[in-house]
Amino acid sequence: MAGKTGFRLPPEPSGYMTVGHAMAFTINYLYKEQYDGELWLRFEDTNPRKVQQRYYESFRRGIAWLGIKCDHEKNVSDDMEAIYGSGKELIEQGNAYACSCDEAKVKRLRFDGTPCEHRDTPLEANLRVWEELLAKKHKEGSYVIRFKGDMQSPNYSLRDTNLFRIISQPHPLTGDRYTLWPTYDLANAVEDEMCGITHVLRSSEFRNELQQLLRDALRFRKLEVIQFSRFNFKGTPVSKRLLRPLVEKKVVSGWDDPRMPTVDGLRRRGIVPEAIREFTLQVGYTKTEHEYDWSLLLSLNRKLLDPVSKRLFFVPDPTPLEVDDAPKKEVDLSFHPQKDMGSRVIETAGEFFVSAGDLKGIPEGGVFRLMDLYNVQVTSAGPRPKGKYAGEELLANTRKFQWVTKEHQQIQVTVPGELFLEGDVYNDQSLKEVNGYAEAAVSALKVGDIVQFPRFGFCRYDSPGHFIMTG
RNA sequence: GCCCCGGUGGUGUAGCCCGGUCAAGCAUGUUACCCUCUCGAGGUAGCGACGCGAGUUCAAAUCUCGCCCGGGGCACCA
Repeated sequence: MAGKTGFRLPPEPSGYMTVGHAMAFTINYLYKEQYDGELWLRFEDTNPRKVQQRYYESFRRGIAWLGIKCDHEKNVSDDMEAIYGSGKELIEQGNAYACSCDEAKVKRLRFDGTPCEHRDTPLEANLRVWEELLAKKHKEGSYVIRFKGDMQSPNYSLRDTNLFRIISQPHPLTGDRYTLWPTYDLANAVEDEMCGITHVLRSSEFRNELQQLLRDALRFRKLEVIQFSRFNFKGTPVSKRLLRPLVEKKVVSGWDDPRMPTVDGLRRRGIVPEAIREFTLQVGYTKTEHEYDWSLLLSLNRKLLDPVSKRLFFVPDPTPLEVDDAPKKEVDLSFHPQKDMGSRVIETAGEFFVSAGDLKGIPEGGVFRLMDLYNVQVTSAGPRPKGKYAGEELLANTRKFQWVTKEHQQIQVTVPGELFLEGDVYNDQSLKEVNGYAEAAVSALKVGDIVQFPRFGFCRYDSPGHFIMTG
């Protein structure tokens, strides 16, 4: 790639940003960095019926969170005059015409491969209608501007596709200033030219041929187009069709529910941006159809989290444990087994809480160890377990359990799973709640902090008393 | 139906353009063990794949043809 390169992130602000966007954007960003190019964030907002203000913000937020830096930002809706210019040029060239056939007829003729009478409308008449369209003299649905392609082409998208249509609904950014809106192909061709885009890296659900014809007709530069197949996650379709009902019926807590494939959802779950970047790098981008398993992303995420996450004790399903002959102690426990991340001091006497499940595995007379503290011999199993102090020495083959004292905090941990089962069926087991006690030091955490609860997992502090398990 | 594009272990990929070094590498997963006062991280070992069939060739995951399977497109969406 010699010379100046240009890349773009072209979201349509018609929904929240998803992992799919994040990965596609990451690919573009990586290329831009490698070739020292310019990167555009360009909102493809040419359909006022779909676009909403809050979605622009979702993308800006998500992109910033990912650490992607764009050199420029713009909205296609800001460039309507330029796109109109190209539209008019196409008409003047005889490459586009105004058509007043109704939608059904256009479809039928396109299927049959026969042109309609408007195809041969004289230039002057086309230009007259064009000016009238700009002056908003026609009602929605009355006219479209079509590209003069090839009505016989085996590729149906070349059979005189629509370039402009009238949409009377106000646009969230431009209000009712424009009613004649370009469709995707023309808008993209013009914008890519204006932005100096040289490389288009995008997923494969976009057709390419028409845009190439338009670019040629308008004497635009050639583009390098690289396509990759869509990013699908097992059990978590990115499709709005499937996700929207879940939000509307309140089956999930919102678009940022930790089970959702949205960027907000991943962030809440405790996936870090670097993990998404590395994941994208590793799974690459191929034309092969694939269905990613969450385990790879989660594994990368754990490796990133491990060296930077404090260890704190969390006891799920807690049961009280009285320890006889327990010495009063004041222990200083470090937050991390290898890194120096500071420590906290805990005072212990003879009263603890440990996980009922852990204790179940120790018979009467058996010995286990309270992690980082001392050994305990079980003197009474059952519903009201008791034990007695059994020395400090670290014994081989002794189970070690995390514990808390009276000074603890009741918390709930949400454990997210896959949203859908085979065949797009909602998985009503996709969310589990685990209740338990966390040691007092959790009160010093801030929302967004990610810690590791040893023998449980990495968890993100979501709100007071509430954590979300990362995986 | 028509037009593109794909098919390597459970999952994701490398290799395919320029055939041999591929009895197929890496990661994830899983099993066992080591390490660790965690069921995390780290380490070692094992498990597991070239869609099918022909052809070309001394030699094919790699080239050719046919078949099968999957995805996308065929909007007054992007």
